[in-house]
Amino acid sequence: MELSERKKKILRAIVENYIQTAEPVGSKTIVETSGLDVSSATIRNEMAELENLGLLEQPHTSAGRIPSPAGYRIYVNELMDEHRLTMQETQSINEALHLKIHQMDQVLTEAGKVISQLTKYPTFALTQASGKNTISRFDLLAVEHNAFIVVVLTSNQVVRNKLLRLPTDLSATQLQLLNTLLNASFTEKTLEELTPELMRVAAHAAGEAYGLISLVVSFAMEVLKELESAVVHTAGIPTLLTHPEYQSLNSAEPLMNFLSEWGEATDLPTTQDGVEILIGPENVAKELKNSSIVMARYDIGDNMQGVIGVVGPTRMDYAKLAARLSYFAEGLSRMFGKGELPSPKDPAQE
Amino acid sequence: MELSERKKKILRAIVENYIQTAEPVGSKTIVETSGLDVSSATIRNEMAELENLGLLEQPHTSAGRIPSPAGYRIYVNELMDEHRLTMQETQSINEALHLKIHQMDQVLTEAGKVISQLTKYPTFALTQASGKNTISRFDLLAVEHNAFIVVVLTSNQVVRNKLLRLPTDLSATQLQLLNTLLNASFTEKTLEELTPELMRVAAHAAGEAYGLISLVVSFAMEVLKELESAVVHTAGIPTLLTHPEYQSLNSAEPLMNFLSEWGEATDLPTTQDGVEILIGPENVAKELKNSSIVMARYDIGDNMQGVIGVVGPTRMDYAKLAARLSYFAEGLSRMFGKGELPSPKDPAQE
DNA sequence: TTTGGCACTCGGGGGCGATGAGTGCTAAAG
DNA sequence: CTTTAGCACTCATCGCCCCCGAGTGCCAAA
Repeated sequence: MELSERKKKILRAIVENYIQTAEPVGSKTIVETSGLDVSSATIRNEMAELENLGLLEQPHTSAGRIPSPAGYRIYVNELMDEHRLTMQETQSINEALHLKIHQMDQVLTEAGKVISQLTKYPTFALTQASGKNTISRFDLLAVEHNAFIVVVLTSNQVVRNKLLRLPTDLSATQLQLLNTLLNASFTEKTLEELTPELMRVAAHAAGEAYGLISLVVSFAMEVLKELESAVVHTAGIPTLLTHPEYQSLNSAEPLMNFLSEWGEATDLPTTQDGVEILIGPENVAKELKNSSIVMARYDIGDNMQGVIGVVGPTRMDYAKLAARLSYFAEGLSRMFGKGELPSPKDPAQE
Repeated sequence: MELSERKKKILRAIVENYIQTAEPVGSKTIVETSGLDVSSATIRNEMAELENLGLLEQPHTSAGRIPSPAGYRIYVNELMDEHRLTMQETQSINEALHLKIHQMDQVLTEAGKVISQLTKYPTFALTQASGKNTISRFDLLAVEHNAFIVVVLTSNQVVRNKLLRLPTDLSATQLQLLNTLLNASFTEKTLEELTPELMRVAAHAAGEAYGLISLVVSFAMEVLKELESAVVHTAGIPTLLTHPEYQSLNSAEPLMNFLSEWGEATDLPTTQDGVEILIGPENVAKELKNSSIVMARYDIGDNMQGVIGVVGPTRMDYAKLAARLSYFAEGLSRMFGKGELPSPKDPAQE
């Protein structure tokens, strides 16, 4: 079913008006803003039809219309113009990208804050590595006679360390042996490949080394697990309160709680190439059923991706947000991508 | 000026009633709850006097009284009973402390969440090292011919690393040389001692090594700076909305914004031995003038301290909160303290 | 000094009518 | 068949008024 040109113009006018004012749009307003040269009565007839099609809603009988989620969806898919970033927007995003920090997680945290300030919406960001990562190298550094530092380098160039303390003393040769053993047997193994392997080798090189190996390897597994886990970083949650749809505490509180406790990403990192928009009921989490998400994906290095996005009322300036987020995401990809290793110390720390 | 015994009882009854109900307390209620065997008229006279002393306030003429900040202060200082933790409370705190994570920052984040859930107030936590820390050891691990990992160990047993990539190649001997040089000249130096030193030594061992040294040393300085900086971690900000005093958005929004953007600690880490309570206007930040803070201090290792606390309305159950927080703080101190090194990998990461 | 009594204050809530934006429908015009 | 002007109707919002009741301050008596 294809909408007539005029219906499209009307729907678009309603959406864009409503995005700005947050108030139901009446037929008269549309005559003024849509550019159509017809009377308000005609508009009213069209609006009634659009409502029958499920694209508009009426909060109550004597009010104007607001777009339904389906209406927004059509707007986003077919009617929306591309938004051009202003010089100022590009500039502040560029500044955020060129902060003197090079650790992924810090960039993400900062990025979230900046986007939140820019858009006045809460942001979320997460980085996730595919399960193909391995430890490419172990190093053991003796600290005292009964403590040493493990440093592991992963296949996607992340370095992690841990200080291990032992109940017993350890000679330099023992440490050396352990080091060789680790590098020989536990490198280039994905997380799944590690567990059974562990048992076998540990049996071979038994004795004192047993406990140590399992200690180090379990640390390595932690690191790999952490790389794969998609921890959500949020920022700017209180900005929600500045928008009229969250003025009532009943609507704001559950969503804010959800956001602030949003530990693991429940949603898949967007399948599309660039930006993904989820409108109201399209969201899986029930706390988001009345809200929308705009998110953009970025790719870093070999097998790490991430998403950065904003959460807000269904009435959002999708065009503008999509433009900003994808610009930002592209910046992140350029900055950390290329498979090269610029200086990503600690992707997805914390 | 010392209050009469009866005035104390009345003040206490008012505070404790108001803490529970969040509504102004009338003379009749006090007769019922205070245990005093006098009429409401007598209470009214006493209340009028307490109001003159600035310990009570009247929201409007025909309402009961509520405690003023000064009234709370007297309550906290003189009238408050020690709160005993219930078995359940101790248990959930203990559980939080014995989580299988041993990195300070993760413990802090988790701790914040747990306390926030327990108390229904937003929490904040921060760790800060005194400026006396130094790098006690450098290690350089070659990765490829033009990249290596720096691992530094600080005097308070924190390990940090960074992957450095170079435009030029580097031989193993050069790296070895660099390593020796670093350990000889840049260990056991506090942050302030580092800058001038840098220049001199860099001049000595000039040539190729110059750029490298400054690269590594500036990383070391970052690490030391980070140890000293008191980054505030917050959790449970939306819990504010569950309390009647923050039902109006005008009151909630500024405070929530303040909390979520609370980057650096503005307040000093509490001078007292255990718990510190800041009531309303006693706070320096203007966003906190209408709210209170209860915080407890913990000590870790040699020269690191931290604070964990909650923010809420002036009407808070100070006794209960103080008990919970100090129990928690003691737990943290026991767990990470003793100058020993249990396994604190990354204090105050992120 | 305490107490009962009493007039007074004032915020909150419910009821009520005016207002006005916006609609749906109808009948006439294009 | 489509568009338009006109009109009756709906209904949320706002201001207004009034009542209610909790709580006070004060006074006079115990």
